[in-house]
Amino acid sequence: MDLTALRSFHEVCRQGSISAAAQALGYTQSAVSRQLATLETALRGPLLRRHARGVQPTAAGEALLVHAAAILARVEQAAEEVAAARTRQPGRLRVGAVPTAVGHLLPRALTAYAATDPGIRVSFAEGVTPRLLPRLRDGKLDLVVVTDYPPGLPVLDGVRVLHLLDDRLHLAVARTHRLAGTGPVDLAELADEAWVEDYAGAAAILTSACGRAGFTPRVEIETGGWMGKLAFVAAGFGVCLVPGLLVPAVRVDITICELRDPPVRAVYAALRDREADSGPAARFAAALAEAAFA
Amino acid sequence: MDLTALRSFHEVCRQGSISAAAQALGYTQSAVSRQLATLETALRGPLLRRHARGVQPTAAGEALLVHAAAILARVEQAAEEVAAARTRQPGRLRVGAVPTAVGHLLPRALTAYAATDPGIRVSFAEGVTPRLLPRLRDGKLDLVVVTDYPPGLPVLDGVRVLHLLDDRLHLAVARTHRLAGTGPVDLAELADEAWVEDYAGAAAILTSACGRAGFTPRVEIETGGWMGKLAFVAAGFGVCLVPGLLVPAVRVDITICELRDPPVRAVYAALRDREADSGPAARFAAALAEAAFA
DNA sequence: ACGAGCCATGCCTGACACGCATGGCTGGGA
DNA sequence: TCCCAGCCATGCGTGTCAGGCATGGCTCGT
Repeated sequence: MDLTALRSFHEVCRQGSISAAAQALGYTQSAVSRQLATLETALRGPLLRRHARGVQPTAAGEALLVHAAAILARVEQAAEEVAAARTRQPGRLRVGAVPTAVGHLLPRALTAYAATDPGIRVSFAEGVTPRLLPRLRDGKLDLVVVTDYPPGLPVLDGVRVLHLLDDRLHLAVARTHRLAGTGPVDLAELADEAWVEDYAGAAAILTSACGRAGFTPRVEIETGGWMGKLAFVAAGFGVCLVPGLLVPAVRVDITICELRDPPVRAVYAALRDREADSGPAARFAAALAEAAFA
Repeated sequence: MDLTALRSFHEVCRQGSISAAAQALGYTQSAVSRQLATLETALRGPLLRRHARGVQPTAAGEALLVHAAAILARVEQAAEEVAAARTRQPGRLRVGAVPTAVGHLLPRALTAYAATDPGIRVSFAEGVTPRLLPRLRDGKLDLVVVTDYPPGLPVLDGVRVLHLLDDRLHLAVARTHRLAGTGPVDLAELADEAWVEDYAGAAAILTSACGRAGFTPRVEIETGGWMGKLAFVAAGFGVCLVPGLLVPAVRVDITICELRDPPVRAVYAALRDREADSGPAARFAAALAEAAFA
């Protein structure tokens, strides 16, 4: 069976005439006649009764006609769906990122990316690494920027992880703090300081770094989010570690000091394996790598 | 679009490899590769992402795949239908019906039908709804007249159900019964009567109707078939409910009384979907609708 | 660095699809 | 009864096509 022949058969039944159908479809009468003959050979018997003035379907022809109509309709629908999938697909890219990447890295990546995929709208969501990766895997996000910040970077099936950069942590203190304007600072000089952390789990890097310097940090303020965290530091309630990526975004009444032998965290882009080689997510990952390198 | 290419595309997606699909379909790898290229040209863009070890459908390819599967299944079904139409005895229509429809509705439908399809011989079979529908689905009957009589009208794939009429139930009593010649009768007046039913399952409408009237019917006679049932009623052993369709066929020593707020059952014609739009079964269904309307 | 596996493509060839021309059949009108 | 118009089937010829063979390029695993 052949779609061209089914189409001709359908039109012949509709018009009741091979000649009329040929004209309607842009064939000669003999071409359509032969198409029908081929179809009848394939289906082992006549589908039409030929008369002096036109044709009429046999019982087998009537049986076929119902299917032919359905098949042709479905073929047309398939073409429409495919066209719609093409115009739909390049519309949207959903990116999730840890907050520290949103502030600086992502805008630079978006600038580079927009030139390569002008038709694609990118949306961003903030989150922590342990929450972003499952949303990527479940299809709710198309690409995520995550870190190996404790508890670390889990390995997920079907997810491709690309290293973007190593990010040094810095010390943030109030403008009036005794260490403001100095540096590089040894962590050991901070043994008696009060620390501000956003949640107890995130303090693991701090704890291990201070451990290496010979002391346990005294976390006096636990608060949610960088806004709150930096507000307490600015007010003099304590000090905190800040990733290099965040340094350009720090408020004016806070001073950043470099640390001697600072803790380092790695930053990654993660996307689904099957989208890792081509498509909008892959191109955005390339733009991120470019932005990270600069 | 071309069925050969759709078939190849489908198999390539199934196997994840052009080479494997070519082998399965009896082509060389290059032939299938070119078929896919032609399909992608026709649909104006890639349908597959090519990798070093196999291929994967794009979003457009996934959209097409669903349709391709459906189209190919329908093509196969069409060939089967055409073959079946050839082997089916020409000029034969096998109708099944619940007994109450055979008595009156079917003869009137046959009269109208015979004029439109003179060459077709119709045969009839009696049965209950739960047995008629499977025989229709299995191809042993071409059309059935059924009701939503308990346990109701099941939904079967591939079966088209057409509503014919709503049929009120009536009370049948012996000529000597105290209620003979009266009406309309309240069901509540029958709380102390003995009831005749043809089988326990069919009593569901009776039971629910009497339940609404505040009593449980006392079924004293269970017998098979309307002949036996009406015989016991005529003999004074009890009363029973009779469909409106059967009223003209009731024996003379039984009196029919109308019920106030009678139970109602719906009567339907059922035929296979693929025969619902044209052919003898469709035309008989039209004749049934005409007969039901009168 | 090398080889296996897979896909794309150039080249070639036999098969195919279609137009043109023509013959045969049927039915309606004169 | 005859003739003609309308329609379908088929022979012939030709340009196009579908698929096999061979080969090159790329990627990934060892």
